[in-house]
Amino acid sequence: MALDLHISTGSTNPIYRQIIDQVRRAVACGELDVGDQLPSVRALAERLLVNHNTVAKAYAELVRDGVIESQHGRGVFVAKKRSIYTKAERNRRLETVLDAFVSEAVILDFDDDEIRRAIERKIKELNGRGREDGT
Amino acid sequence: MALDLHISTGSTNPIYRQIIDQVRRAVACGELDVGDQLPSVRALAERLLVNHNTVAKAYAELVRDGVIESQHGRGVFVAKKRSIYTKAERNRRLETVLDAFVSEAVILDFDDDEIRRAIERKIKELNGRGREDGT
DNA sequence: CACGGTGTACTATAAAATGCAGTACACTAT
DNA sequence: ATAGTGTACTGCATTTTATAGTACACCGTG
Repeated sequence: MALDLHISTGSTNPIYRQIIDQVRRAVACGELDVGDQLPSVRALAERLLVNHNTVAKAYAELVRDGVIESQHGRGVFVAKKRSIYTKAERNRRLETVLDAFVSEAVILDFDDDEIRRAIERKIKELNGRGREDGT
Repeated sequence: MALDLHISTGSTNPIYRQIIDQVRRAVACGELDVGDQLPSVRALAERLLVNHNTVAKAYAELVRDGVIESQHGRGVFVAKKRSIYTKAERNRRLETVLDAFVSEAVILDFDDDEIRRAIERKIKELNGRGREDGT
C-alpha cells in the first residue's frame, strides 16, 4: 500500500503524466488491488514535492480512464475493471498501444520470436505478483 | 511511396509527434522500406498545411532515433536497422513500450490469451505486408 | 558555372500547455 | 465542530508548440 512513486523533474514528459503512468502500471501489476485507497491529493503532493493541483490533474485523468474512482470527501480508490468502454472503443484502445509496442520493437530490430518471448516474460511477471500477498 | 500521412489539429498530442508516430509505424509495417526517400521537409509541410519547421522538427527526432537518415542537399531516407543503441539501451527501450502495452491491456481487462492473440495477429499482419510489393 | 531543390539554423512572435501558489467550497467520517 | 478529503477556481511564471520569415550550406543537373 506504500505505492512508491517517484518522479524526475528533468524528464521529458510532464509530472502529472509520470504519476498517471506509474499508477496505471501499479494497477496493472497488482501492486494496487481493486478497492485499494490511493494517497490523498495533498499527501502525495507533499511526498513528491509538487503542487496538489498537479496530483489532482493526474487523478482526474485516471478517473476519466476508469482506472480509479474518487469519492468526494473520502478518497480515491482503485476501480474494479468493469468495461466503461464500448467493445469497439476497448478494441481501438488496445490497437493503439499494440501498434506503438510492435512498431517500436520492429524498429529496434527485434524479431518475431523475441517479441513473443518478451510478452510471455511480462505476462508471467504479472501473474507472479498477484500471489505474493497471501490472498 | 505516397506515404499518406494525416494529422488532426484538434488532437491531444502535437503535430510533430503525430508525424513521428506515423512515420515510425510506416517503417515498422514495411510501407516504407530501407532506403526509401521520404517527402521533403517543404513538400510534406505544404501537403499537411503546417510549417516546414514542424516537419523538420519531427524529422530531426526520427534521425536521432535512427529511424531515418538525412543527407544534406539530397533528402531524407529510411535508415537500415543497424543497432545505434547499446544492447542495454535497446532492451530498456523495449521494456518501456512493453510495459505501456501490457499495462493498458490489463487495465482494459484483456486476459493473457487475448493479449497473445493480439500480438500474433499483429505479427502476421506485418509479415504479410513485406511481400505485397513484388520484391 | 548557375540554378533549383534539399536539409538546417536561426530570429521573432503568438498561443497553448504545464506547474506553482493560494484560496475557497462541498463532502465524509469522527 | 473538526479534520481530512476531492474539487474548482484565480493569478502568475515557465516551457512547449507552432507559425512566419529569413538565411545559408549542400547536392544534382543543365
